[in-house]
Order: sequence, then C-alpha cells, then structure tokens
Amino acid sequence: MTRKEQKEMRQKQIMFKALELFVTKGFAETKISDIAEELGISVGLLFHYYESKEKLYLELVKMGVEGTKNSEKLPFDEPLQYFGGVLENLLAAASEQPWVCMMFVLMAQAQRPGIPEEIRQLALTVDQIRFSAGLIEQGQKLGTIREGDPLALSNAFWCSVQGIMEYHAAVPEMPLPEPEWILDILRRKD
Amino acid sequence: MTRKEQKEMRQKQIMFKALELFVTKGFAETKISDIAEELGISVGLLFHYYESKEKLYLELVKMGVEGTKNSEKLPFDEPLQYFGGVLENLLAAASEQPWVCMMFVLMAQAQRPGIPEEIRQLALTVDQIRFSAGLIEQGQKLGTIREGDPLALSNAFWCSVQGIMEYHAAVPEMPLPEPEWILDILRRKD
DNA sequence: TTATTCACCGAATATATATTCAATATACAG
DNA sequence: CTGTATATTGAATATATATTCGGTGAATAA
Repeated sequence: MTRKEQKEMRQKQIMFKALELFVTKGFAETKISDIAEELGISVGLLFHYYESKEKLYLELVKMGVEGTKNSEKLPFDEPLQYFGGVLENLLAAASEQPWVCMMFVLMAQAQRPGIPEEIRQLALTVDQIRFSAGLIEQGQKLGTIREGDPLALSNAFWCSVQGIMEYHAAVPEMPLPEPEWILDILRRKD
Repeated sequence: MTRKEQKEMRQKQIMFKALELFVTKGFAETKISDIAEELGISVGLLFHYYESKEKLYLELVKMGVEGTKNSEKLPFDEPLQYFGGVLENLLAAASEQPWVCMMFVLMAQAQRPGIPEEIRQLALTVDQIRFSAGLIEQGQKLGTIREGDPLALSNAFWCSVQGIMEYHAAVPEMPLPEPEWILDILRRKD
C-alpha cells in the first residue's frame, strides 16, 4: 500500500470511528484513547492526523454541513411527497449505511449548549426546521398537509425523525418505522 | 429559616439545577463547578450534600424511575385513548413544568453507553417501548391502531415523543406540537 | 544505494476537573 | 449562656484525560 493510500485510509478510519463514538456516547464522554483503542492504534497517531479532539469534531461537522446542503436541494413536485421521499431515503440509509444516520444525529448534537462555540455556530447554519416550515405552508395551501402552525408542524416532524435516528444509532436492532407512519404527522386526513 | 428547611431547600436547588444542566449540556459536559456557579454556592457545599457527581446523577435517575412507574399504572378504556391521554399530559407538563420534560429526557440519556453502568442498568428497568407494544397489539385488535409490527410502532411513537421533548428542553421557545399530530403515528385511518 | 520523509509508538507532560480538607460562622440543644 | 453540630467557603490535592515529543523502522525519492 502506498503512503498516500495509507494516509487516506487512516483518516477515514479515524473519522468514522469518531463519528460512531461521538454519536453513541456523546462528545465529552468519548476519550481520544477510546477511539485509538478501538482502532488498535496509538493515541499519538491520532494526534498525528488531527491536531485536537475539537478539530476532529469540527471536521465531522463540516462534512455534515456539506451533506445537508446537498439534500436540501433535491427537486420536488409537491411538498408532502418531498417529505415522503426524504423520509424514505433517510430510513433506508439508516439501516444500510449507519453513518448516514449517525451524521444526522451528530448534526443535532453539535447544535446544543456545551459544544465549543465555533462548532456550534457552524452546525446551526443548517436549520432544517425553518427551511421545512416554508414547504409545509405550501403544502397547506395545496391541501395535502394538515392545518396548524407550520413551524410547529415542521418541528414535530423533524424532532420525530431525530428521535428515531438517535435511538436507532444507539439500539440498531430495534425495527425502524415505516415512512408512512411518520409522514402521517403532516398528512391531511380527508 | 430552620436548619432542616434549609437543608431540604439546598438539596432541591442542587437537584433541579443539575437536572437542567445534565439535560441541556449532557452529563460529562456539565462540570460540578457549573452547577455550583449557577446556584451561587461553593463547590465544596455541593460535595457536602452529594458525595460525588455520579451519586447526584443516580439520585436523579432514581427519582425518574419512581415517576415513570406511577404513570404506567394509569387506568384506561382503550389503548389509543390511553396514548392520547399520556401525550396530552406530557405536552402540557412540558410547557408548564419544565422539569417533567427534563426528567423524561434524562431517563433516555441515562440508558445510553458512556453512562456509569450501575446507573444505566437502573434506567433500563424503565422500558416504555416494550410496555407500550402490548397495548398497541390490543388497539390493533380493536381496530383503533394501524396495522404493523407493534414493537416498531411503539418505537416510532416513543422516539418521536423523545425527540420532541429533547428539542424542547434545549429550545423552549419553539412551539410544541398538538397531541393529535403525534397520535396519528398510531391511529388507524378508515 | 543512500538520504529523507513520514507513519507509528509509548512514555512524559500539561491541563481540566473532581474530590478532600481545614477553617469559619451560624443555628440549635442543653 | 455555652458547647456542639452543621452549613458554608476557598484553597489544596488527586485523578482523568488531552496533548507533546523523542525515537524507530519502513517507504520513497535522489
């Protein structure tokens, strides 16, 4: 294996293991030595690649911000369908590519008090709830989404998804819900 | 103020402030000195009342276990109504008595890896998801709850509530959902 | 081939935070 | 009153964890 390949491989290894541990145990609860031990490498090597625990976290959040920016740009015809699609993708990804689910959880964690301010601010640039409230209003006009404060509806929807993802990250063996069940938070009953 | 009163008052003060900080910032992210500072007391005094940070946390979890045990014993006619009632209580409490909401979040946090094992085990004795799965099966037979794996339905419902409570603890100004919206995760559409 | 770079280790150090403790002041029992 | 118990403090200590650093051997460039 070439040097360059090895470097990239290690960096990925470290990032993904850190993601896993930060999400399941929390940022402060995860020791740098936990990450190193699980990967079977020395603590020193970790610092060779990332100058501090905080920088490592920052890298992950940056990655998350990128990912979210893209998914927000998905095209759609009708708001309820859009949410249905997003949900389907997310739930499918959650069982097949655990890191998608973990990234989702990480971004929410990073927005909370107790996280270094610089990182928190970056994470806060992603505001799913407000973004979706606009779409929900459109859906209400079209009659596909139920009546009610769009912000509260958006909040209910995303918090539910958040709760499900969080639990799934911690207890992967629990069966995931059908997208329809969650979509019914928004759907208008005729 | 009598000595006895003062003691009880301090203990409550400490417990509630610790609850607040553990929930908003997380257990490891909360320093003993944070709690002391916010209360305007010395760090030493905190250790006078609670022998360690872990014991303080344990006390809170014990309190939570008690509370949950009681709410599980509420009588009911029909499962969907039961969930509706629980939800209504919980959401009302969330806006009026923040500590109810915080306690709810704490119990979930305490079940995760990274928490001292003794405490984790205690928290795990409360298993809302499994308990509710039984009720959901009954509701399905009665035709009021939608078809699907009862465990997955229970999971979806409680994770949603969890997500909402968690977010509300961190961002109290965000409007809470109507109970009906969340209940529709379970409700059968005719 | 030889010099240089770099992945890697593990022990040493620095820092942050939990915990202890000796001293003080105040409530209370006698 | 007077002595004792206890609420309180702030500084000292212990502990846990992040971070640094000198050394080693393998890959790579010359």
